[in-house]
Amino acid sequence: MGKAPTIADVARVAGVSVPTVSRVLTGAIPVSAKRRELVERAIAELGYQPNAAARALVSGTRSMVAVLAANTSRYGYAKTVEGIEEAARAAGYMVVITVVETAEQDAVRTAVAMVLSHSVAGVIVLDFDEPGHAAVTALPQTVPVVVAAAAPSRAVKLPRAYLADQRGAREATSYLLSLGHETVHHIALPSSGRRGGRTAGWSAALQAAGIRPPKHLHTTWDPLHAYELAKSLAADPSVTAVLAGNDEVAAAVLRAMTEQGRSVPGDVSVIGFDDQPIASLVTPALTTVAQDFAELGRQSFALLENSINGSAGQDTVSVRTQLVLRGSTGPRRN
Amino acid sequence: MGKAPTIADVARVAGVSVPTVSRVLTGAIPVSAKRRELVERAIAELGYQPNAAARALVSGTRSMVAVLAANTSRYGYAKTVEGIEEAARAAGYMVVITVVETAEQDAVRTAVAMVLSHSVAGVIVLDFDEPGHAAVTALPQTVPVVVAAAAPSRAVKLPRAYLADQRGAREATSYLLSLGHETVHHIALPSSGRRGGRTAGWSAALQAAGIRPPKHLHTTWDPLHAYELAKSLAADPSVTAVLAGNDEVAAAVLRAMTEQGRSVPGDVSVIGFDDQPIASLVTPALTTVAQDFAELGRQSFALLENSINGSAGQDTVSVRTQLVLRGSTGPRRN
DNA sequence: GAAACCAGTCCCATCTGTCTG
DNA sequence: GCAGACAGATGGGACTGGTTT
Repeated sequence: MGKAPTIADVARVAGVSVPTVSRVLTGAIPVSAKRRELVERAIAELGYQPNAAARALVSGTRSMVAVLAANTSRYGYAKTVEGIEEAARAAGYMVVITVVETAEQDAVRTAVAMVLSHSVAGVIVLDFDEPGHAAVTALPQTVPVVVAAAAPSRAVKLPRAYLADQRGAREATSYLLSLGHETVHHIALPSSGRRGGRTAGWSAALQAAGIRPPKHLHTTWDPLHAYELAKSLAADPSVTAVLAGNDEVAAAVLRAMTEQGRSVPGDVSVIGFDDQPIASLVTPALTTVAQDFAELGRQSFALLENSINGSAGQDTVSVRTQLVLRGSTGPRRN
Repeated sequence: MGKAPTIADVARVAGVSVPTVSRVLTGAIPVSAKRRELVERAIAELGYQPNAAARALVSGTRSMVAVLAANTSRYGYAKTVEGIEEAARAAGYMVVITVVETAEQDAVRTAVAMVLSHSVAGVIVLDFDEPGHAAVTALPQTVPVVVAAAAPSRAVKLPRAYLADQRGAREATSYLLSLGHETVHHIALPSSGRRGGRTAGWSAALQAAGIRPPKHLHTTWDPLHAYELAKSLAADPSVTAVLAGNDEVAAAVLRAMTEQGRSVPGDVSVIGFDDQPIASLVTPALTTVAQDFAELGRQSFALLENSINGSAGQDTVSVRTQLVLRGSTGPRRN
């Protein structure tokens, strides 16, 4: 394992002083064209790479941003991280991910401490669930923090990008009512427990139409659990329209309905959330509320960059959802 | 933004010297119980967190591992990263992710340089595709590298964990033949272009049965493209069994077949790859070759840890796949 | 426990050169 | 034409927060 060249090596080869090399590197202070040329040649010759650790130590120039999340592989989470990474890379930052498994104080504190000890430029927290929400409150004021979430918040005074999924749920529910359904049932995903979000939107749309929302069901992230719940809906003849927490849950509903002999969209209409790639491939193709998680990630990073640079910009950004009509919804029959 | 306490603050509060605190922290050199106690109390009182940058700078103690990947959100990729993160966190490492968008030299070099400048303890490359493969060859010998892949390799002399998907494809294909199908068609995902992998396994199984493999189709990662290809298979009456590159492609096949009026599994049998959550929710439920990507990630990290610690262990590990039988496969009819 | 050290940055002093009077 | 002033470029050395001799 050969050792990497240092700035001193570059200075020696170029025949200039160490600070001069540093000035060429950081670009802030002017250097004569002649020496700059010399230095650049030496850098290329040696294949010199500045040492990020030393740089972070002395100047606080941080080149990493951290993402705190309860999960990194589920569709929405992974897509958001992807958006963050894309924007971060374009801005010259690396992304370090830290999973906060549970909302327990120990887990949260460990994760936060880990992140802080690595002198990151900023932190983006995926406040999609309990662990994420716990992480938001556990982070100190000493580092720029941005929240990526599924709802606005008055309680937390931090820059925030969020998916307007409450509105999306409202629109989807209203759409189902406009098809003649007398009510809309709902299977909710685990969430951070705060108000707002899909369930609130669904409930609001029903109430606006003078309909008392039926009791909604709570699924875990395991689609098989959602499937069990869906079977109970399928067995209930009063159920003619279902708003599912995401596309996987919607697929579970589709399956449960079909097995029960109820046709979709003939007997029952189903709407999902996310517009995952699979949404257009199931049969019937899913009507769904598309959510641009990658955009959420990019916007979150943009907010973080503002915060890092101290350039106060808008500090709450929402990302719109869009109702995509496919084959799983239709007019109420009989 | 308050400033973080340093080791000197701890030393002052504890009434000991700076090196003593350092000794307590690293744990290598013995410290009297009394002073250790004093130091630990001071650390707790101040909420002191060692500065990872300073530590990496002086002692080469690296606490980050990098993951190089072409993508982070698709199922297999995201699950592998999740497994890496889980194992890394347990071992006290953070994970930084870097996306290598294309196999172009510039993109690869930039990504590699970025990783190297951050003094990571090691690198895991997801060699699932062209960009990943390019990254493997672009990394210098100066840092421990482990490859996570979908096939073994004789060419690359690096520790490697791989999914035995060639074997999985062989078993799946043989299973279809055992159901009476005269041949098996195949839609392949983009891959790194090297031999091995699913397509090779499929082809081997057919040849072993004395069957000349039909021309296989190449899809992109876009499921809609797979759907177009699937339609051409659906239109061909000689197609009675399909091995799809992954579950999304399989779902596309299911849909295309159904639209064409060919029943699954009555007229056509379909097998997917991965066992994504959705596999059991589509109709019919997918028979699929389950791949434990998270385990692949964990194994990769274990290899990396060996390499970092210099403890030479086994340097090639394979993760077995498993054929999961569900409703999309059945005996050849007529 | 004192002192050296890791790889950088940055303050400050020095030096050069040009402009002014 | 020459001293003095001043701006810009450059190098010396202290400093960052730890670890190790």
